[in-house]
Amino acid sequence: MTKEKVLLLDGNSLAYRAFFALPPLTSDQGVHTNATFGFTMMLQKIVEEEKPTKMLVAFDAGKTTFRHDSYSEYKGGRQKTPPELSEQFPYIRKLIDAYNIKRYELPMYEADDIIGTLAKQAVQDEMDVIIVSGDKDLTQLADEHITVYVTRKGITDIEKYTPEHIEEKYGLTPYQIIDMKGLMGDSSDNIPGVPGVGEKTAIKLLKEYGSVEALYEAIDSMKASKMKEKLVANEEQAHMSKKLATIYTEAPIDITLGDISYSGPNEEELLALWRELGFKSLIDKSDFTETATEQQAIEVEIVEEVTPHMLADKMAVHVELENDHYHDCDALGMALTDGSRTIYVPIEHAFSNDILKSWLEDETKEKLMADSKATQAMLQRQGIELKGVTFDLSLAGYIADPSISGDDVQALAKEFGYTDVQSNEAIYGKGAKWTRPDETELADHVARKAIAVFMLEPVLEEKLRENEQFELYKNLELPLARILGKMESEGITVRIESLEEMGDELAQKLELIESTIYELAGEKFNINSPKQLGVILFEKLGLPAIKKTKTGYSTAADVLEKLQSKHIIVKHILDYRMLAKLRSTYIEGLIKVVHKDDSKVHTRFQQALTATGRLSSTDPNLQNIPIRLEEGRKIRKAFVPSKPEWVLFAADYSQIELRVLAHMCQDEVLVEAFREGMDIHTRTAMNVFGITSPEEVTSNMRRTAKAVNFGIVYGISDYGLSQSLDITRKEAAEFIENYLASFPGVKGYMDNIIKDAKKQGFVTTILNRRRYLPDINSSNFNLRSFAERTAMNTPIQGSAADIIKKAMIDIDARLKEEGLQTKLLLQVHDELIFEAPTEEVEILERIVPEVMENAIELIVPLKVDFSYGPTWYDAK
DNA sequence: ATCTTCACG
DNA sequence: ACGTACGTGAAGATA
Repeated sequence: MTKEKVLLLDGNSLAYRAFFALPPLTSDQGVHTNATFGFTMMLQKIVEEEKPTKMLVAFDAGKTTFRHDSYSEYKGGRQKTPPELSEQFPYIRKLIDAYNIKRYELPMYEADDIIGTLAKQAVQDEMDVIIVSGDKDLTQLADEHITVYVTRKGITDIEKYTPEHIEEKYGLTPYQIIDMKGLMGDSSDNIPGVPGVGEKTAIKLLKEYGSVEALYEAIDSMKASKMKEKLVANEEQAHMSKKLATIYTEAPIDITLGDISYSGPNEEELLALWRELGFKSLIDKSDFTETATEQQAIEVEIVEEVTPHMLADKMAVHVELENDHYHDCDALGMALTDGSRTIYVPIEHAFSNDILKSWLEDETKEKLMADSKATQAMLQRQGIELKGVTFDLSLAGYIADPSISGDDVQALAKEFGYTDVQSNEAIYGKGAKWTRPDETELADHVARKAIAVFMLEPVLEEKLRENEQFELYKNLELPLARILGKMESEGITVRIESLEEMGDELAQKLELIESTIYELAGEKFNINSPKQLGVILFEKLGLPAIKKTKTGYSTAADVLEKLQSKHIIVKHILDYRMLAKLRSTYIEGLIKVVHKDDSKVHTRFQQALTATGRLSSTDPNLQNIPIRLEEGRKIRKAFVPSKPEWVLFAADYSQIELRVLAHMCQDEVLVEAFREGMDIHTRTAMNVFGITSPEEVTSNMRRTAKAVNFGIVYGISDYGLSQSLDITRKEAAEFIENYLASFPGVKGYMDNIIKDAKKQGFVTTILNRRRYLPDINSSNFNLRSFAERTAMNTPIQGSAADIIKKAMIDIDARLKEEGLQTKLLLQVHDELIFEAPTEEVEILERIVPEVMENAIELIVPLKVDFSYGPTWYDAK
């Protein structure tokens, strides 16, 4: 049993805070919603972060309280609650109910008293308590087990009052907060205090005397002063003020801690309320378990024998898979629809049917699919060569908007207005709870997906044509899917023995380093734990902590590198990290995913994932195999051709991103540099450092210039450059200034692209790929700056992706045309890796660079380098 | 599940 | 004053 965590919220003060912190918002029905929205945001955040087991929201019951008996002016002179806020309280109550959070109010008592009473009870029962409020009154309750969270500017930004924090801030104990109020009063509650005594004086007095009572006991010995006179004259008022400010912790509440257990919201009720109030952003972000929604009935025939008349010239086909690992999972069933008739074929009949097989292999029969690459790969394993795919929903959706996540047909369909399909989660359940439904339910689900695909084809086609992206989708991404599918299915051979050998060597080295580290540290600990490592380095060994993370000290490589001179243990830790990474990710990780039957790894290239248009690679990721350091680079020796006497042939674009930049900005200096085949970093150094001849550029200047070029591609910022070069921000800013002054075309381009993005809300690449930037006009500096850098980077990175994708299509056609056995296996952003019979190398040396360099014509030349060898390591 | 770290372009 | 370089995926620790 984990420890109980009790969250007590001050409903009124939080509602007030939210109301005044947010601009006026209204729902479609015209109800004000800002306080409700702020309250929701706060609840979401606090529940997420604290994961409480008990929760209660306390409200003030009414105007009069027991405090009015002793002081009728208590809380007098307050502004009336604005009606725009009053009308929101019923919604806030509904909201709390939808969260299944207990709320409570008690006549004659304030929310503070309810909270105080419950907090004390909880502490007695050894629970941890967090109190959340919009004002500081409750901080007096802070102790070892009670933390008081007070919202500051805004509603989700929180200041945490522990006794230590209060000590630090005021030099007082939590209980002395009451004495402080007794002396200084509180204008918002109309507590008088001692006139003329403010926060400063009150703190000074309490530091000297300890409490109001002690102060008055010793008042005779205080030397005569104006202040003393005031204190004496208002003694009774001071005592009364203190009493008013004291939270009563024995209120006669009739709820107990047992009544306030919290185990999560009523998701349906909450969603309904959010819809009513128009909290769209929250609905979109919510990851509530999807429950089956009412759907229009569909007609599906379950058929065991597919006959020719069931198959039309154009059909949506959906092969339902167990999960997304389509290279080694099972298929569950197949549905086909022509828009009027829908059939479902149980999987045991789907792959063995010759009529269906030849239809799938018939180029002239149009197939519309949700994910054609996955389907192609699955059918490939069944000996079926899929042809004639004319629509791919995931790709069409991705081109329309790359931020749309595309692994669930339901989510994708919903995005384009089609809702008659269930989410996988609703049908199968999530994670460990995954179950296979009965055949009828499965048939219905799979059929709905096929129907969705069929219905959405014209919608997406129109959308893409409207945005002038149909060409990109149809003639680039769709054919590429087929090529990627072939690459994945082909796979690349990995010599497990080589990996194991390297693993043994690594194990020995690691053991040695490990014991050295323990010796230097004086104890054993888990070197892989940043937390434990932080304690050793920054506490035990006393090294200076340069950077912090959310959770503690940063021990990242750039930090450790700066500490290398301070203690020899640091070097060993860096070595350990590097080798441990190699072993876990690249030796053990890779061995795990090698297929036993063919000794190959079959990665999956995600074609509808990145924001920029690049591919990504998973299970395993073959786009981040080590190369920069020799120790890691050796991993590449395990990647070999699938046949003896073959080689791996690698071709990569040189400086493709900077060439793309030159093309797009048409900066004269940059364009000329590439046309004349200059070393671009040297050229940049000349300009940045004001040097006229390349010979005068030192290697250090070139290194700096290279970093500046990276910065330009990433969306320049002085801070980023200063980090990468370990120089001051001012120096970095100077480099940037020099750069932009000498490449005015680049500056103009960058300014323009941001201006366009702000106007249109998106940026585009050479082939008209789009990325929307919703934050480009945000009032939040960070969000906006990020969007601006993205606006600069995406057209460059994305256009480079366009180019290599086009090259892949061209090379695939060319290899076929030339009748070569060479196979394209991998793409690593700016390089292509093939396996080839030795006798074809000569041809490849000629055609691969030619095709790649001419994939898309730019105003500067594209340049391709290549090499080959018996392993990937040797293809350098 | 989330954070931190580190591998690549 | 704000606090980041752009784009990814995987592993291990920790909650």
